[in-house]
Amino acid sequence: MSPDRRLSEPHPTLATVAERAGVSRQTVSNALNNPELLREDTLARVQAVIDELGYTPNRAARQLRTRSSHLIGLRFEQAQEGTSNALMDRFVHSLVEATARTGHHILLFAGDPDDPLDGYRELLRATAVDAFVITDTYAGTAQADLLRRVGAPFVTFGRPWDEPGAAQPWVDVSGARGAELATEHLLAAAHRGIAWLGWEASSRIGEDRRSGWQAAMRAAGLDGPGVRIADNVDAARMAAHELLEGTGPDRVTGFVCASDTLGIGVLHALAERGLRPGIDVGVVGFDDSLGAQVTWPGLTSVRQPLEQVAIEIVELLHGVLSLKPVREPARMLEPTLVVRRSTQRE
Amino acid sequence: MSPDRRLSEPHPTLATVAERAGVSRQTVSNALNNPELLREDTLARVQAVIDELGYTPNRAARQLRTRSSHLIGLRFEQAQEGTSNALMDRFVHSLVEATARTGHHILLFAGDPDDPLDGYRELLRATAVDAFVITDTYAGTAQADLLRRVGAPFVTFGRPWDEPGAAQPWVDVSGARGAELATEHLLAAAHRGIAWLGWEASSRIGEDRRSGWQAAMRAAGLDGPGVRIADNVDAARMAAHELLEGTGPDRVTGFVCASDTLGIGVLHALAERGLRPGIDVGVVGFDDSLGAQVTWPGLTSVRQPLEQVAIEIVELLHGVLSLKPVREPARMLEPTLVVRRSTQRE
DNA sequence: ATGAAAGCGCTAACAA
DNA sequence: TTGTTAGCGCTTTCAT
Repeated sequence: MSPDRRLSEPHPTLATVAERAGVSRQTVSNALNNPELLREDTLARVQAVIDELGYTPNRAARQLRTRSSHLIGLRFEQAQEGTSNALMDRFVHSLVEATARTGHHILLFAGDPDDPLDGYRELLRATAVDAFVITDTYAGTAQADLLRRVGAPFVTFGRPWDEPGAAQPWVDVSGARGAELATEHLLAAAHRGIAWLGWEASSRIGEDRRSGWQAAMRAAGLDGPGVRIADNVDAARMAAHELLEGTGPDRVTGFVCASDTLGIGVLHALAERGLRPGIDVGVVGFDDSLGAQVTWPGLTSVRQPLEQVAIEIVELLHGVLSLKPVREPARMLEPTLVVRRSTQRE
Repeated sequence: MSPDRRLSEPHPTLATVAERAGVSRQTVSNALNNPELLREDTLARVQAVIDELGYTPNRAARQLRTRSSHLIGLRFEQAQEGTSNALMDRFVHSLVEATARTGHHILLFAGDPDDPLDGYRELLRATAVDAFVITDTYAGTAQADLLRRVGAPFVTFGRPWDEPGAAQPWVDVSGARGAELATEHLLAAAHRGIAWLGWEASSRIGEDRRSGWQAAMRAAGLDGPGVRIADNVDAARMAAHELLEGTGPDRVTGFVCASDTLGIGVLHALAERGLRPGIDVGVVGFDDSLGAQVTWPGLTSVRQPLEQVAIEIVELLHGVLSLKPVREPARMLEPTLVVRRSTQRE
């Protein structure tokens, strides 16, 4: 921490390396950025000095010159308390790993929750980041619109809901496919009365997932009750109680839920009614959150391939940054089903 | 995304502003960094042009000159799957918010899980960050040692376990106090046989928390069984079953756990034995994770004041960066207890 | 209170 | 294949 300590080891610069290696600064620069231009022995000599000195190019200087920071901006939102939606964590980690492979880093910034644009402008004007990854497309297209307008590169995790055909690079996971997978899984376990427990109709993501349940039911020549509620455990618990009141041949014995939170709410209702999860009633959640993993007796859930999402995003980012036309600027990935005891009939 | 778009709106520079305002570049710089040096009317005029143009200083140039990036490095680790430990999420968010208030941003980097030093060196040599926040102090002091050796500023979230007196700025939350709080809470609910369910003795954090349970029990003139197991739901479930076998006056009716995962495991055991959480047996978890919030019937848990931790860290960071002696370089914060139905006797 | 000059460390363009 | 020159946008002297 002492200042003299810090001064005692001044960081080597290009000039230091050049002098030590008996070449010009430019040659050192080339050794780093265009090694194929150097003769083999020169390269080796320069490389040796670089290693010996532990030289790393100064990022600020490089950034000033190349106008590229190798930083990707990501607005980091708080995980909602009270729900089991802890996707962000896994996604961010995947993104950090994926960007590291191309020499980029993630720059986190905060934003006023009520102003989707807050934070973006400042970083843009300061040329602090090369590009953005936008995660909250469900909230509207304000950020994407802004970035497109000023010509700032970005990729979104989430399709452009309002403009399905928008010429904008995005990666998303099919919620419809996830719910379809879940429904088919319950059908295969001989459930017939399968209910949908989802979010309010204003949620695009919720409606997308719901459509998958509907499609699978229709394909089986069935129909089931669909309920739209708020995303919390209690609302789901109460809704489940109501749905389980029914009797007769098409009584509900299966639940496909828009979130793990809702799925856990159903499990609570089952516990209160003395019904056995999996055996009497099958329940599937969504997002494979920590909650689904630790809750009793284990909640079957739709899992998004976030690691793959991150990789594809970085690939698109690369294309966008190099101004090359991207091969496939819109990519829909498929989720998988993680089966646990809430859908196993033993 | 088109290049012409980007060129059509070249970012204004100091020179642009200076010309528009009819002053020298230096005056504009002063308006930004030392406004008190300017005459009032000059300042107003310059400020007006800055606002009009939407000028923001180029970070790279400023960084090159001042050798300060206003970036704080944070190695982002994966949240452990299968446990309910999703602290990182909340902490990172708090940190982003706290650093934003001082004009700093968080730079995330990945690291080889097996090499605690990986990632640090590179960022240091590239002068990419001004300081680091270290979160995995329980794993040893390799990072802190490295950073101290090269004179790089850092603050740790977590005390220096191996060297309690180390002259190193840190912020931590007292796990002992948390477990004490939990135990006292159960004692107040007339529980007497209170067990400790914790991690292996090699975990400093685990032993710290355990000591709080022990202290509270001793203060009440009691003693209880302490069990050390791996941090997963099943291990806790089985351990709880065993502990609940006992009968007689000092049979176990309360559990203080080192994590929510373990607490949830106990709840599973209760469900399997037909015991009512809260009423028959009280259970307290640790960390107030999403799992504690959504699990049935709600798990009482010790909550760390992560928002406050972040604020204190930023305060220490500030001191460390300005090379001023920090008022109190080691700060221990107190956790709180979030009471839910797992400890309520109705 | 304001301006002029210098230079942070790097790379693009050009020259040798 | 290597070296020279210039300048990215800013702030730190120092002069006015």
